[in-house]
Amino acid sequence: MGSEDRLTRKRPTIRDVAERAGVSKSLVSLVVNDSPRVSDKSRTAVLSAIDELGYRPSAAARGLVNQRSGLVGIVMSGSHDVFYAEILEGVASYLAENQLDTVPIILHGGHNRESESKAIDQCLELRTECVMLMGSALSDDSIDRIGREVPVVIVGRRMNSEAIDVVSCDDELGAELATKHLLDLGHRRIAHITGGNGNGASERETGYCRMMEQAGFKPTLIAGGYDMKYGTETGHRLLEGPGDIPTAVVAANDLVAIGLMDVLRKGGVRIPDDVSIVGYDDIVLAGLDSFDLTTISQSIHQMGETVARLVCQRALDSEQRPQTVLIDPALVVRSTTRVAS
Amino acid sequence: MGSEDRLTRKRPTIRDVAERAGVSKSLVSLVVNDSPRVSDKSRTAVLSAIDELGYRPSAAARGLVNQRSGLVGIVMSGSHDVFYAEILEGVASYLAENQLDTVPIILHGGHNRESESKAIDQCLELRTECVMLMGSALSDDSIDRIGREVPVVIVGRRMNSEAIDVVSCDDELGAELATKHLLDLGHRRIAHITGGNGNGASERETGYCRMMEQAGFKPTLIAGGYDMKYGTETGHRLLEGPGDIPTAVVAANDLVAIGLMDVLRKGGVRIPDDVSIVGYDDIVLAGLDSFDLTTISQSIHQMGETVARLVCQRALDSEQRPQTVLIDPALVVRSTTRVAS
DNA sequence: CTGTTAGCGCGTTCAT
DNA sequence: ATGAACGCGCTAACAG
Repeated sequence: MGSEDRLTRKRPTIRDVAERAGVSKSLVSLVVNDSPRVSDKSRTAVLSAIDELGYRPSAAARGLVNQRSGLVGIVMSGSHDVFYAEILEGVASYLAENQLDTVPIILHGGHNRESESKAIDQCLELRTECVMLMGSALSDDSIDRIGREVPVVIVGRRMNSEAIDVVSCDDELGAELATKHLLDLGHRRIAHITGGNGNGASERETGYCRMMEQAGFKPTLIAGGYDMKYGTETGHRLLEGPGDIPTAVVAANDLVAIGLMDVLRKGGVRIPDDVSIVGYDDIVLAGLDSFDLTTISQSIHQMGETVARLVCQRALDSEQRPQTVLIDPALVVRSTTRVAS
Repeated sequence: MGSEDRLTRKRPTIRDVAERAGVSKSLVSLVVNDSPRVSDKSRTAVLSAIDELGYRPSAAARGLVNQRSGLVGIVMSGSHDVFYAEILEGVASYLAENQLDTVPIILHGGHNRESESKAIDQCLELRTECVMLMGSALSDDSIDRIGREVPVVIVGRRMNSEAIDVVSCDDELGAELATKHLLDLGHRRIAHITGGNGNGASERETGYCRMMEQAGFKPTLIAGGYDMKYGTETGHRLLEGPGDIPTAVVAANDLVAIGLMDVLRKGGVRIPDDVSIVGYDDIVLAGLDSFDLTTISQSIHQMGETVARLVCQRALDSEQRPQTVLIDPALVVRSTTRVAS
């Protein structure tokens, strides 16, 4: 006995339980599924047999006959940052609270299309009731095609498809809010560090440009990405570069803003006195006294709830029509922005 | 056709493919599994039938006959912080690189024993080849019991059991390194903010105390936890409190150190001139210029690789005996520590 | 060498 | 309370 059990003895099946309890397989099944049509005597006999053998029903066997896996597949692509972790928490607690006998499982989508596709294939083979894509790198077309095989909810990215649900922040609006805030403070030379081909980056860029043009000023785009290094790089370039430093910057996200601030401050630039900076995402870090960054909040919590609701609706009710939900972002004013001097 | 397909038509099975290709089920199976004993003609016929129908083998059915799920279950309990994300990345890439046809899936273990147990039960029912526990809240006993049903690897926490693998950092050694560094710099009044009942916290405390006593000084413990707020709280208490502020602090982790620094600096305390601070974990944040925190690095990467290796060994080779691997931490000296004045 | 038949694995359910 | 049939894919044994 002990550890070699596992090696020699295979897992007990429903047959073993039936035999040990002196009843039929069917009865064991009824007991396991809490059927009322079982005598107390049989029930206790079966339950103790289950206990003694350490029996666990096989999800595979049950799934086969039920034609239902009870799984929800979540494919996480790109970086697993805090943002996604919070959404995940939302999904898990929603499923738990609503007593849905459905288990969310996360698969690693990796950083490229190929591994993401592989992860999605796994979901399809596992027959997950629904596939949730967090930050997909696939084309709209590919995703649309998957949406015809299984309910798909995509998070954090805009998409045009009638076949799938979309939960996303209104990044365009968010960037508009950020830019408008700076314009209202009297800034005119406002630059935007772009998010490269990150999720929602082009919308943020569009929002920024629209607002600038609407106010009659020329947009200034600085190519970047969602990594902190793009902030530090930009900082160095601004310090060393020939041109004037803009009086305000709309950063692609908080990390970029923080990297930028860090370099500028070390270079003797005062923030917000010389340069105002707005971030995006309102990550925990942004609220820290050292940064106290003005930023755009995505209401991640609301997003998590929405995703969970959609996932469940689609997974459980096949009549449900796909929908697109845009979460409204909000401006959070802290101390990295002030009136233009 | 289109979206209603999914609602009306069930997924095609191996039979449907066989029928459409005009061959037997067996042959389809052979094609799907790349058997060489299939003529090119049949193979192409089958493959195109698969393509036309959008056939995907059912993991449940295959698992049932193979007696093998091809899944590795990862249960994440407590907070899903960056630390775990990196380890995860390690496991996924190890599995991919080594071409193991095994899929890691993550289940949400929640924040309490009950939900963690539920997640582990799911793994058992899914017949995962192995269960990986990230930061379990269960008792040693419970975990040991699970280790008799399925190979278990536990990460980030010490355990005494012959039945399961353990990958953990040598937190005691890490705290010793941190404390010794400060002692070497001539500090004597060195306080330690503890990590409460967080994973590894008691080992860190032990290491700190041992080093202090060995040097002939009295340990000063400040009850805390792994959250940033414990750093800020401690900061306020030190500033307002009656006693002298210690000349150096070993924080439970980087977040606590950062919270502490933030408050102390705002209160006019210079770091490292007045107080030296050492963190623990070497999170990305610690390397940022704004903090540039001296800390203990856990070599998360090495940890991820080790976990992955153990998971695979145990999952694939049942002869493998469980082992305990302690990762050596390293001191990273930055600018928050200096010689005692 | 290529292809088929039959039976199995595990749990559910209907008719007995 | 039970026996038999079933769901889907795999494979050993067998046939052409």
